[in-house]
Amino acid sequence: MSSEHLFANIISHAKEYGYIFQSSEIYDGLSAVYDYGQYGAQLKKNIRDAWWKSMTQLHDNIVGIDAAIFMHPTTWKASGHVDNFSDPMIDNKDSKKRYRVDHLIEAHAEKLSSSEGEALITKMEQLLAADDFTGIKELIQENKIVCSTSGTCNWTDVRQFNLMFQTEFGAVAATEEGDNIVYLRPETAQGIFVNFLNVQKTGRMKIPFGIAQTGKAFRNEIVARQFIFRMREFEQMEMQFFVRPGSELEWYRYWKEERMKWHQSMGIPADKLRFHDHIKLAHYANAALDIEFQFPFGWKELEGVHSRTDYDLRRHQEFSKKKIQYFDHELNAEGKPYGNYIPYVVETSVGLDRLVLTILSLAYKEEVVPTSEEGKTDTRTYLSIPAAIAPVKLAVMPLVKKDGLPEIAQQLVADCRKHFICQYDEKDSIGKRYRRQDAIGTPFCITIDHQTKEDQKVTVRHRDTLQQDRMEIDRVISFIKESLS
RNA sequence: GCGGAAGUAGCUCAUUUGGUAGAGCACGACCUUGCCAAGGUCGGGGUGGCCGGUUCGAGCCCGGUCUUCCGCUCCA
Repeated sequence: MSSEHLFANIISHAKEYGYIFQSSEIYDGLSAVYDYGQYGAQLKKNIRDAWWKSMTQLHDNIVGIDAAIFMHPTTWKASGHVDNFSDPMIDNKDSKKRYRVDHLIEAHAEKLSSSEGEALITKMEQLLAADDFTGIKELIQENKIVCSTSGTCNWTDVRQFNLMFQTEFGAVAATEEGDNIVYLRPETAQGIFVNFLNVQKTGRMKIPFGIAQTGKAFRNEIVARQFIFRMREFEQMEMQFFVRPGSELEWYRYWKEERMKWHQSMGIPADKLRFHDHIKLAHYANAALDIEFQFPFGWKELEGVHSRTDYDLRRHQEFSKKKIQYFDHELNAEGKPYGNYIPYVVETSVGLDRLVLTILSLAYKEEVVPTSEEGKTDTRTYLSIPAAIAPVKLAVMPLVKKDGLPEIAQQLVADCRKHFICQYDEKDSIGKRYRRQDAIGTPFCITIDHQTKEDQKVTVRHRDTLQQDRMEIDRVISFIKESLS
């Protein structure tokens, strides 16, 4: 099966079995926004919980917070998002190709002599800083910069796409236009940076330490596609690790390896993961890489690990006029305390929705199996989700819905419910019921048969291997719980 | 945002050049069977993505629009 076909099947399976729906589907949907259904929401929560536990519970120097989506507008001036999180674009009318104007002009400058090129870049930067889009277009035309495809200089006007959503805050009209504008956060990281002092002081945190957070972020992407891979509303799981200046690259390498190990611990095979170093660094970083996963549509970013220097805290110190520093009592080589400094930051930032898509992509299996009818085969579709994060852990079913078997099964479900999510099903043939559980990725099914009444034993059926074992009914709960860890 | 393709029941699809929509599976009830889908009977479900135009009449022709997929573009 081609990877395109496979991906289409995963998407329709996700919809058909209650994992992921398009947002507002009855109104024809909203582009690049998706809702999680009954199983998708549980899977996503299980992944989020696993990450949260790995960060906070398993590290004594990492704590978790939950910052608001709305933040003071100055936050985004300090972070650079107001100025940098937008891309002036221009289209060539002949080839219909679209360019970022800075990319277009920079590419042209490289062909010029160094002095001419520098002059062009300087001019461009001045115009961009002044938001003079008419001037930018004139600059492109004066320099006869052409489209590489059409070779013409027939351009549209320059248009600005700000990737931040904005809305009005409070009911009172602002005295000046723009005064009451707030943004939906385009990343969760700033909620951590502005709380650095709060957490450090109240938690008596000592460097190095981390602050973790999961939550929604919003980006008004020009083009958002590939199912839940790139959405306009998405969820991040971020940890900002604060370190002594000069030690950041050491910690960067540490977290790079740690994060790779964590993904593998989630059942992602090592050969489907790789590092991708950033060549061109963002304005705040002195080292950056992606952990990429081989999605059905290619190698794509799953997580970013960035050494953000002290850029964010320093900028917030400047804009807020509050001292954001840490006094390091530890002694340096000369026997003196390291003293006051703005900590450096190593960031790990994973897209939760991308991780859900990763798990679904790996789990989706179509398997040809023989049927009861001689010589005929059938396709068994199942989700081989690791038991620890599967939405439903166990289904209990009576072999027949009579002779007291449903009562035994229902009692077992009632007992299991206190420990993990389980389902009861008595409708249709036993094979059909197994298939239904396969489709939603339930790792274990337990069947109650007539013999159960004699020997208090039940049949456990394993999703991936189809293997069946007999076990005492009293052992079921502990068996499942052991299988989840 | 540009170009291409698509949109009929929950799903997969029919409806032979325009004459007010069908099947299989799925779903619900009952009966029957019982360890890996497809037993029987009955039943619910569609203003043909949406809006408009042409026509006596549109699922079918035309325009617009929305959504999805592919390519380009973009992607802190």
